[in-house]
Amino acid sequence: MSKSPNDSDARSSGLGRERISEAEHAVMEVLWDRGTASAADVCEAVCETRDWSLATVKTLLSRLVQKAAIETRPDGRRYLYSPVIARDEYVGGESRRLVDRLFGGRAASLVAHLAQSEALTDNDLAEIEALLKELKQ
Amino acid sequence: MSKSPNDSDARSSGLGRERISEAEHAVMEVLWDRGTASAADVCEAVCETRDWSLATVKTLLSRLVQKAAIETRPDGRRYLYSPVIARDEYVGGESRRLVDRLFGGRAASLVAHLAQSEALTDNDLAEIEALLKELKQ
DNA sequence: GCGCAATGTTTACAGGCGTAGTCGATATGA
DNA sequence: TCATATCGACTACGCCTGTAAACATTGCGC
Repeated sequence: MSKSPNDSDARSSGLGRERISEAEHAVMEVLWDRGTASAADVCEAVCETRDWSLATVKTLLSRLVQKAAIETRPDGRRYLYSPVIARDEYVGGESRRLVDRLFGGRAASLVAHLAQSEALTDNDLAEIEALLKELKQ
Repeated sequence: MSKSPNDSDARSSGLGRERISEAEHAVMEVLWDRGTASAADVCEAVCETRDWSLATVKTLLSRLVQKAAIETRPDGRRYLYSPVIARDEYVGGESRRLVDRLFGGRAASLVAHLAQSEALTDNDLAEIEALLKELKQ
């Protein structure tokens, strides 16, 4: 037995991979989008929609730095922030978490569920079909 | 202020649908599995694997009752607990949350991601294909 | 009848998260 | 040069979560 199903997480890399919270994730999205941004930039991108103050963004950025999810480069008297972890990596991790937790690790079950609960439009189905075709080669 | 633009959450139904935490979810799984169980039953099912004490299970059960995710029926001097919300409902909700958050609501993108990140085995692919075929009828 | 074991209730407490105010330094424009 | 705007750092604070101990009640075996 290689331990419980969890803790398979890639702590292996030595890179401290801490969990990113919901609010932090919103900030990450901005950084993934721009590649690099100042705190003010990030706020400009999200403060309105999420109804946040600049202070909130600053806090989230600090926490993300602590979690080693982003890094800073000094630019004059301010910082430019940029992602350390790739979006794909994050998305993959989160997806896998969900599949593990809710579908016993079987991704096909997830797809089945989406399909049966009609969360998939005809368009989705067509897209997936195309994907499958591509993958089979 | 009606908060953020999302809040599509079904608070509409009057049914208090509060978010179920990770630990609480583990308890839910037991109840979904058995349909009905006492605190001791639940503990028997999860305390070892999760390394919990009975007290912890009791707390989680109480919180789930508060959140109206489960209900109690007295059975002698104890309670029998059973789920109020269906597993499918929960799973669907969580899946949709993820798809919304990470894939802009496009479920096909999730499948694409799983495929490209090789989270799908050949078996998964075959299964999905079969599913699609079925759905197309 | 009485102690004990089992059960739900109450209380606890540390750590994470959402949200933000305050503070000290500093670039900047007048 | 001096006020001001800006920036990151530090502090705050209430709620949620994980984890559990202490407590009160009560049915049960003896």
